[in-house]
Amino acid sequence: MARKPATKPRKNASQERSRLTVDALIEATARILVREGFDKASTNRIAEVAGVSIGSLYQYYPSKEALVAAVIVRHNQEIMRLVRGALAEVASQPLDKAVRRIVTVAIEAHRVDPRLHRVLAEQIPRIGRLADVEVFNRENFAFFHAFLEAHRDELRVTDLKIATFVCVTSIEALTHNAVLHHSDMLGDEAVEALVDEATRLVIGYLR
Amino acid sequence: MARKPATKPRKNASQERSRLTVDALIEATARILVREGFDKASTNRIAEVAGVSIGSLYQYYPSKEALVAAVIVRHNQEIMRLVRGALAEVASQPLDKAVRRIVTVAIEAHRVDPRLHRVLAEQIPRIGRLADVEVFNRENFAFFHAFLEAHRDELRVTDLKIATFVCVTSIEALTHNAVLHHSDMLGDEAVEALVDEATRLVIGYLR
DNA sequence: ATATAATATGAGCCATCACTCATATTCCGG
DNA sequence: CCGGAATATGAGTGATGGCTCATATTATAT
Repeated sequence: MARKPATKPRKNASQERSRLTVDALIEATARILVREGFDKASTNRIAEVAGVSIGSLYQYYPSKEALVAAVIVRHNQEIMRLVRGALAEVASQPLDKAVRRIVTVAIEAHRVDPRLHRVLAEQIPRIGRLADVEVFNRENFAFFHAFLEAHRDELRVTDLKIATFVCVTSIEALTHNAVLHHSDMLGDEAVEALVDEATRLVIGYLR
Repeated sequence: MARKPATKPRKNASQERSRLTVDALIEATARILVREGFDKASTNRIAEVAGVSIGSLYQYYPSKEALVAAVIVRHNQEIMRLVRGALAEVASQPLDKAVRRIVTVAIEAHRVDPRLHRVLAEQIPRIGRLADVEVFNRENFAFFHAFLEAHRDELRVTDLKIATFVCVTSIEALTHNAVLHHSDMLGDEAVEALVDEATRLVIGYLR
């Protein structure tokens, strides 16, 4: 039975001291990813930047991929806190207001740490399968599907699954590209215009 | 003056013999990317698969990135032949027919060599700036902008630039994700459904 | 036929990387 | 205060990768 490259910490840090070490490692990994790029993120360099010996690194993470996966998880958790909160309050709102809010939150999520988000988005194809990005996506997908079901009678849509795919994919792509590849679209008026357009796109499609 | 990593062939192959060498190198790079992944595409391995010495490789390409960039260029050219043809005939058609055709072509483009397209899409963030992917995107963007201008009076859109961004981004994301991440959506009926939905999305937005 | 240019070769240099292990230090319970 | 557990250290090993260069082979022009 072939082992997949492990991505889980080897030890669970039990003392305060080791928790600091682990934090320093994750933080260093994130910093290097943003400031120097994926290729420069060698285990030796990560340990150096974290101010920790290479030996200690391997006490807690079995590979470079495991470190990056940890960074992904931390980043996703941060974003999901944002998103979950906003999506909860939206469940009971009318369709237009709700969609508009969802689009806004999508933009906010991308703005949490755009430079890190960008690097991670680029590396997720390589590392992502090992972290729980799938889960992360499924959660958004499931939420939106439920949302559409609740508004089913207002919709001019046959297949809810396809509709979910269309909406989630479009919103994600628009906000992602706007934030990460068109930094000119980040003025407050530009953002508002984008929200208007994306909302119109989705609403126009749904009914 | 700091040199950027070069991506252009060092020599222009002038004899038939060397053209074959260059072709073999690009072909080998593509094969390895698809079959073994980016990480396995070392210059030594590429030369080996191409049946060419490592020395010859460096006669024509100064780095691994240059080889990948060459593969990207070749792939983009293949796709652009497809796209340009279809887009030309669309210029004079009515809005709905035209959009529908554009979406269809986008799917066809992604189906040219999905596995290669996927690997390249993943690596373009790293290599892309060096190849002319920017140009490639700008061409599509420019075309669609012109297309919208031609139909301006039928549209309920204020800012043509934003509208172009919204449409192009959405169509690209929908077709890309469908082809590359939802291979279940590749049955003929599923594709047709996707075309319907994407067309409805864009048309609904435009007027 | 000969000279010159074009093309091809591959052993091997040097840098870097992931990762180990024997040893040292710190912590914590009793 | 002591002894074992937890944690930290970093020199070193083996593998691999990018790339060069001295040399050999093939083509072309005259």
